[in-house]
Amino acid sequence: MSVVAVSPDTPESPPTARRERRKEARPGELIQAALELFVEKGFSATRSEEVAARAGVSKGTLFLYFPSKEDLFREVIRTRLADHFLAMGQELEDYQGPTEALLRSGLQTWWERIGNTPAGGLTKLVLSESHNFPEIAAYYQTSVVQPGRELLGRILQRGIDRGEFRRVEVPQAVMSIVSAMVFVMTWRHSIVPCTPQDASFDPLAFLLSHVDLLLHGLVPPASS
Amino acid sequence: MSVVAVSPDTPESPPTARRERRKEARPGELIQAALELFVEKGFSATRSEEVAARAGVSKGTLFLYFPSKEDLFREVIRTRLADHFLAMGQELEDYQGPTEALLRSGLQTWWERIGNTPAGGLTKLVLSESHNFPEIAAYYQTSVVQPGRELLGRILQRGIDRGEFRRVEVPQAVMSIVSAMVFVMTWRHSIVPCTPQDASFDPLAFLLSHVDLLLHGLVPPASS
Amino acid sequence: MSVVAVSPDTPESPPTARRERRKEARPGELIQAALELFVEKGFSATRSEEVAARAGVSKGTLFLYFPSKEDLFREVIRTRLADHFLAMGQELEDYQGPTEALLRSGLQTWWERIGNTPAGGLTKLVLSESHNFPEIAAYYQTSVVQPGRELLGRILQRGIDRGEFRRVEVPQAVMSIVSAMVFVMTWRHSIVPCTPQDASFDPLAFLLSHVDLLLHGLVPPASS
Amino acid sequence: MSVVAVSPDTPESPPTARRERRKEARPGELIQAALELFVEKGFSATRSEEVAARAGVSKGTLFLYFPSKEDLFREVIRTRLADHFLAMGQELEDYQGPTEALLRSGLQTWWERIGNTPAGGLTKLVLSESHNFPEIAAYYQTSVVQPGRELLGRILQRGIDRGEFRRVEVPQAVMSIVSAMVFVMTWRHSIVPCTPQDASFDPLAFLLSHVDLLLHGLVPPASS
DNA sequence: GATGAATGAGTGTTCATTCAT
DNA sequence: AATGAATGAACACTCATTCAT
Repeated sequence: MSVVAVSPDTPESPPTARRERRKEARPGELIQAALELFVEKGFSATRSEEVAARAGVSKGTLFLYFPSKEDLFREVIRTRLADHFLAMGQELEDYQGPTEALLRSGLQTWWERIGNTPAGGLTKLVLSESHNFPEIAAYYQTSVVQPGRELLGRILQRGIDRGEFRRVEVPQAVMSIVSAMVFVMTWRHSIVPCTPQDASFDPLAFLLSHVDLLLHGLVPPASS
Repeated sequence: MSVVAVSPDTPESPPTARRERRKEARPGELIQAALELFVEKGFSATRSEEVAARAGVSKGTLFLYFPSKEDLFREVIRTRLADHFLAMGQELEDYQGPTEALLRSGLQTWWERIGNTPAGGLTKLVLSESHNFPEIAAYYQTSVVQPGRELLGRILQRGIDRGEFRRVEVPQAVMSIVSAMVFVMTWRHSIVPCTPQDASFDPLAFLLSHVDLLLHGLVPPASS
Repeated sequence: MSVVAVSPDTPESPPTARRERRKEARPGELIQAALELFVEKGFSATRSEEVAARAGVSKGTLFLYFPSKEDLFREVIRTRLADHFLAMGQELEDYQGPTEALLRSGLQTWWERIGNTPAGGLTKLVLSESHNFPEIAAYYQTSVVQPGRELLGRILQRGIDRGEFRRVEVPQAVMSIVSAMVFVMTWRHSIVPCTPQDASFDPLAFLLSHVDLLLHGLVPPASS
Repeated sequence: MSVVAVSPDTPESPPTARRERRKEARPGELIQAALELFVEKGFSATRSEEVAARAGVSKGTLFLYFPSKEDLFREVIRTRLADHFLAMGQELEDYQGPTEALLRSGLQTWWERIGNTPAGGLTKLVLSESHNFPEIAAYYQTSVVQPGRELLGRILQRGIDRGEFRRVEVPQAVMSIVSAMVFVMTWRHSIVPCTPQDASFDPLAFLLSHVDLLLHGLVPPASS
């Protein structure tokens, strides 16, 4: 409302302005709080009061913005999933070097920017709650997995086209990479928190070693 | 009645007939019912009364055999996963042919006996519920994953020792296989039920193609 | 049936005889087990299976002899209460010495034979469960308390008649003694088990000191 | 409404009116309801829903104020017994007259304020439930009985110090009084409700007669 | 008569959701 | 719009009692 509203808490900003601003920010703050808690503790283990508390509001306010806890969950996924996962695509398209390096660098970037962030926990969350929220699993499949598979598919096809890779079945090979990505996210958010002693598993090292194996195979060249 | 009645279970003495037989069968029936329902609906979403009902008994009977719902969960894992794994391990130990075929056949057997049965859903279940039941996840890790990794490790080492495989890092390579197994189970029980149109994904074909890729690599021998 | 039965019981005793004997003993054994457990753990905290187990029979058998747990309780009280409490009366009637000594010796005997035995726990039990079993409380009042009060009343009256005691209100004075008896039993079975450090309370010493106080008063003779 | 309202809430700001006032009143209302029901029916025989209903709220509200039924029990004891005892203690400290009268008046006050109120039933309740809730019995012992014994002890010691009483064993003599108090409460809440015909027993008269006997003894001064 | 497997009503407690203020 | 007191449906687990064997 007020044009002079500048600082978050300037005395000049009339209460209406501040409240107005909060009102617009509320859904996002609640979604952020929910995202963190759902990833930390799981959907059903997170009480809606906790979400409200972390967002700094009261229980009642949460239900002012989201008709139910399930709707909140849906909004968390809808607004945060695509955001996080769709960012990467473009920059890999105009890469120039060898495809092998492209693949390694792509995976490393993915791990740093997505896999190893709360967004990685989102995947585990979606997979875990797929029974209760089948539409969300479908949405995840459409808006995250499909684009990801296509992107990887283009990279592999590039390698084949440039004579760097054998003429393998691209969709299957894509899945061999996807499986490692999904696995790493799942592992990190399921097994690692429960068995701290097994922290020896280094996700990034595994991803790179996995790619290396996929590229060069277990069987030595001579015998193949 | 009979003078020759000696053993407690002579055909003539069937006083313990129905009742007794049920008592022995009950735990298995309850575990089977629990397995199905847990995989169908998730652990916490399954009410203990439902498990009892599917096994054809009343709520109270369930707690006659298992002290708590969580113990039932543990028993499901123990009897339907851990034991199967132990059995499979033995068979593969005395295999004679080439390691490549051993690997393929091992994966195929696993898929048929575990991955593609309700037990496969258990893995997804454990991973999903790991936040709520960390001890169960730890138990799964100890009694299912560790043995599985060791078994695969022995197979890969065999290939290396016989000169069939390159001298790769065995633990990492094992995880490359494990990741595909976990992925396939996760996928089948999370994404597939929600996106029937995408049934194009053939798990067994993927597994074999994955192994093929791991064995022979993407990069053609000449160029490596 | 078979004459050559070589059971632990003498060969001459036919199985029917043995079973017959057990059949008659059963109710008593069950009541004894119930008495002990009810006193130890309270009525509702004692599971009927425990009673059966302590009596060496199965759960079902208990209900063969007693239609319900409450009926069992009633039988325990009915058969054990009067037994234990009515024994004393006669021997005190023909006592010759001073009434003061009679009172002391009577209380001491009561404590050793009744107050300090499981029967003492019965009183606490009856008082505790009086809400749920009002008839039992009434029965206790009629068959235990009334006779006890009359007995004590006769003793006090004897003292008055023989000029040993002042002409106090006998019924009130009787209650002053009864209160200590009831208190001691209640205390022993309620407070003592919960506060072992306070074991400094010696019931018999208290009883005798109590009688002494009642006899000679707090106020020194000179000033009264 | 009134301009002279000097309450913490400004007359202009009554938004917290009804709701807030209830929030403060609720614990007391629930404790009162619990006290009545526990005394009427016993602790375990009282369903938590009944307590809530008598306080005019729903089951859930009860657990909003008390984490468990057992905690509610503890609070009932604390607020209705322990605190009253502390209050009584103070008043008697600065009494001036003869100790004999102090003792009588103290007992009379106790009977009117505690013994003859629902709180008196609490003692019987604690003793009855001591097996099931030993910690509550211990708490009762610490926060009610101990202070009570010390208070009585100081009174008796005062009598001895002032030469009004004989040099008896104070702790034992204290118990002689305590026993009558405990007995009267036990009797009133166990036997009396079950045998209305025996209503001839007048607790206060008994207490005073008991004190009189303790003070002046059964044995006439001349003969002692 | 004796057994013990089976039952199911009953209860403490949680938590998403509502609504008076 | 925001609050938080109040609600009540839901659910794991117990145990007295039954009854087929």
